[in-house]
Order: sequence, then structure tokens, then C-alpha cells
Amino acid sequence: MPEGHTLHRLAQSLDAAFAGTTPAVSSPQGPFAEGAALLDGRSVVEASGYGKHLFVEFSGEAWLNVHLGLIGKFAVDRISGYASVPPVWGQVRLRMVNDDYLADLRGATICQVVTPDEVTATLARLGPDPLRADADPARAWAKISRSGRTIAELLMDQAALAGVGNVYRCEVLYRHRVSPFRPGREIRQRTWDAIWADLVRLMPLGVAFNQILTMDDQVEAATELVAAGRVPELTSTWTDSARWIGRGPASEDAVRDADLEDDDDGAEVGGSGMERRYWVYRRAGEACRVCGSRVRTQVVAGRNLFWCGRCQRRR
DNA sequence: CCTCTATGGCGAA
DNA sequence: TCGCCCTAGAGGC
Repeated sequence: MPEGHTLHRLAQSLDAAFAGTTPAVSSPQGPFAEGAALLDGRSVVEASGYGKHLFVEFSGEAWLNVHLGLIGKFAVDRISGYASVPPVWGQVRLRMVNDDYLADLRGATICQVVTPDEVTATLARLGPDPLRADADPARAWAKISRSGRTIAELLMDQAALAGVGNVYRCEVLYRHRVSPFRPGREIRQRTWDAIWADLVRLMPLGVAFNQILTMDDQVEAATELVAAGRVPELTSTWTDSARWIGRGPASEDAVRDADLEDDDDGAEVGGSGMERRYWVYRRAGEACRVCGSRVRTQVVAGRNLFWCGRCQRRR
């Protein structure tokens, strides 16, 4: 699930779970043993997201930099009340544990300990991130408006803007009826401004609900829920997560101390409970929800692009 | 049980 | 352009 919203939510979860504490940091199967040893014994200052990168600042100028790639997962779960730390299952690159929380990293493409200078260098390679208050959309516009590459390619270029991935790309282009194949330099500034503003509105909902929401009715509902403070919790209990994922150890009872609390009345585990529904993403061959023509697909910038050839002809 | 696909991105060729 | 990283859900048998 990793577009920018996933990493920003993960940063919030890690922050809630570990900031101000000194977690035990390990690499259970060894591949990150050196880095884990460097971080073990240091306190967590802050976790933050920038584009699709996660940074966790530890005391003493050490930063953990994680990039989930396509298949990485970083599960943050509450383990308060358990008799012992849950066992490792699968390949765990990095494990962080304090009295109340457990975080297991799997399948990431980047997991390294970096210096402040290296953090700065990584950030310097990224374009503005719609999820960050300090983002400057003019930086993205400067690149896009001068480029002969298609807008579909540019939206995926993390140096142009950071955090947008294939789902937001397809969906935001549809929402604005923009042809994915229009070169950046032929996009009107008004159109870009509207796309950026839309991302600034949509992506925080993705963070709050841990799910990409782009359909008007879902966006509206999610906006109201956020205003009312009714959003899924940042962390769930480990047992619930393990069950939800369909994995976990053979002997749960050996690990569990407290009974499962009866908090499954509203708090969804791992997601928002909202139906997965998009305008065009993964709908190849199905009818466009507006004009009825078949949603098309083609590989662009190494990913499957989806668009409506009739609705997205202009702009 | 199996195979396929995926919301990334890098490096080799 | 392709292989690779190596998780996990979906769907077939």
C-alpha cells in the first residue's frame, strides 16, 4: 500500500508508539544487525514522512531511513498486557520493541542508518510533497511546465513531486479529466494548480483512513469523519493484526496474556472499513463511471496506467 | 496446494 | 527494458 499517505501514516504511528522512549532495536534474522546495533539503546526523537521515505530520528544524530518499495510492510502494534513479546514470523528486517509497542519491518527496499547530511541529501532529491505544510507547488510546476514528458510520467517522478504513486496518478488525472499523455509543457497552470490542490485535499484523507479515497461520496464522508474526529486508531493490538493478516504464530495462547478486548465495535484493523472503489484504477475494460466507455490501460513509466479515453481527451 | 499481481525503484545490460 | 528485492492478497485447482 505504499504511496506517500502510507509513509506519513506510518510516521504518525511510530511517533505515537515510540517517541520519547528507548526501544530495543534488533534484526531478528540478521540482515540489518549492524544498523540495529547502532540504534539500540538510543531514544526515539521523532518519526516523519517525506514523499515515500520514512525517517526516524534517534538521539545522538542517528536517523533510520526506510523505503518500503512495492511490497514492504512496517507493522506497528500495541502489545500492552501481553506476557511476552510476540514471536517473529516471516522475514523481519528490523524490530523495535518497548513496553507497549512492537514494530516489525518486512520486505523494504531501503533500511539504513544515516547521518543528518545524508538525510538532507535524500530530501534534496525529492520534489514538494502535498502532505507537507511547507511544500511549494511552484517547484513542481517549474519542472512540469518545462518538460516534454507526459504528465503521467511526471506525476510518478519523485523529483518533480514526492509521494504520488500509481493510484493517485490515475485517479487525480481522471478527476481533472486530463489526458495522461499530454506533455507537461502543454498543461495549463490553472489545471496544475487544481491538481495540486486536489492532492492536498485527498492525501490527508488517505493518511487518516490508511486508504486511498478518491470517489466523491467517499471523500465527502471521510472529510466529515475527520472533522468529527472519528478516524481509525493509529495502532491496533498485535493479536488483531495477526488475525487480520491471516498469519501469526501457531500458538497464540502461549503469547497472549490478556483477553482480546472488546473494542471491535468501531475501530477497524489495518484499514478504514471503506469499500475499495476507484474512478479508473484497476478497472481496465469496465465501463467508465461517467461516460460508459471502456476504461483503458497501458504501461507508462513502468506501471499500469488506467484512464478513460473519452473523458480524458482534453486538458 | 499453486500462480499471478501489486500503491517502487534501483542497477545492469 | 529487464531482473530483482522477497510480502501478501486474490483466485484457480
